[in-house]
Amino acid sequence: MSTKHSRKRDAVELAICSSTEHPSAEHVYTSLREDYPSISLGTVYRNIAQLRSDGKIKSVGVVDGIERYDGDLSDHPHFVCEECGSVIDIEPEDAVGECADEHISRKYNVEVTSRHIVYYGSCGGCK
Amino acid sequence: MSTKHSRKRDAVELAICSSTEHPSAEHVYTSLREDYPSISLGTVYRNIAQLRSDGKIKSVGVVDGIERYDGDLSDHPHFVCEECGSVIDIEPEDAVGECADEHISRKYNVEVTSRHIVYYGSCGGCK
DNA sequence: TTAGGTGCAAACCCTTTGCAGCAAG
DNA sequence: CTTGCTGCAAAGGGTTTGCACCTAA
Repeated sequence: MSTKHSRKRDAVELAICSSTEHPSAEHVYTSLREDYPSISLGTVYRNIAQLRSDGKIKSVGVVDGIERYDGDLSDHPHFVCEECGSVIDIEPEDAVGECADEHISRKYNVEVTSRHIVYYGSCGGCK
Repeated sequence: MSTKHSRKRDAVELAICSSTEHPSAEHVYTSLREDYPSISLGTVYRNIAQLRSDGKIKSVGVVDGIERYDGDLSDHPHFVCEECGSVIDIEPEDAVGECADEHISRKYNVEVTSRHIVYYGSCGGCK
């Protein structure tokens, strides 16, 4: 299915890419309702799925049962507050570096295509 | 609520700790039905929750919408096959090491208490 | 005019929970 | 006896989907 232009999809993409809080689908839905009062949650989910498969956004993982998204496609770690669920970007240099993908692929007979480092704990507001 | 002894909880713990495949609740349930035909899925979920809060097992994360568990409490990375969903242990030395917890805690004003490194790709059987 | 996009609501599916009965201590 | 544990089934809650209508091209 080739892709047609859609204002709402653009809005979903913008909402995710311009946010620093790694929003959930529900959060995107709520914030878009201001400008698009008729938008539905189903549309948000469908557009998120399409943006993901188009490689325009990515998932940060599931926090408290809710999937969170990131418009920053660069490979960087995240911090997840286990109390309030906030997700913070960590600069790559702050975590340990060096890509072990090839070594792991060889040793475990797998093909590593991506990776994700997540730190857990309490954020500044919660601790 | 103090804890009473329960054979089924022991069985849940054993099923998770003796398995290398990082089973889901459903998987634990299915394998325990052989020895405990009357066990219910609710009991499996309740015992998993309790074992987790007792620190006897931990979650490996959510793969394809299903939570997976690990009886190996050591801090080690995992590999997740994005095709078949299998989860493989990676030895800590194979990923990049060195604990950045304190540095991150200071710089981002958070308190890091745990971390998780996950590699994604295709496993030997799938690629 | 022809796909793809959308709203709506129902369906999905993993997980949690209320309740009544059971079992450990 | 007291309190935690369990089976059962219903309820939760995030996500997906069928369908009819709308809209971009």
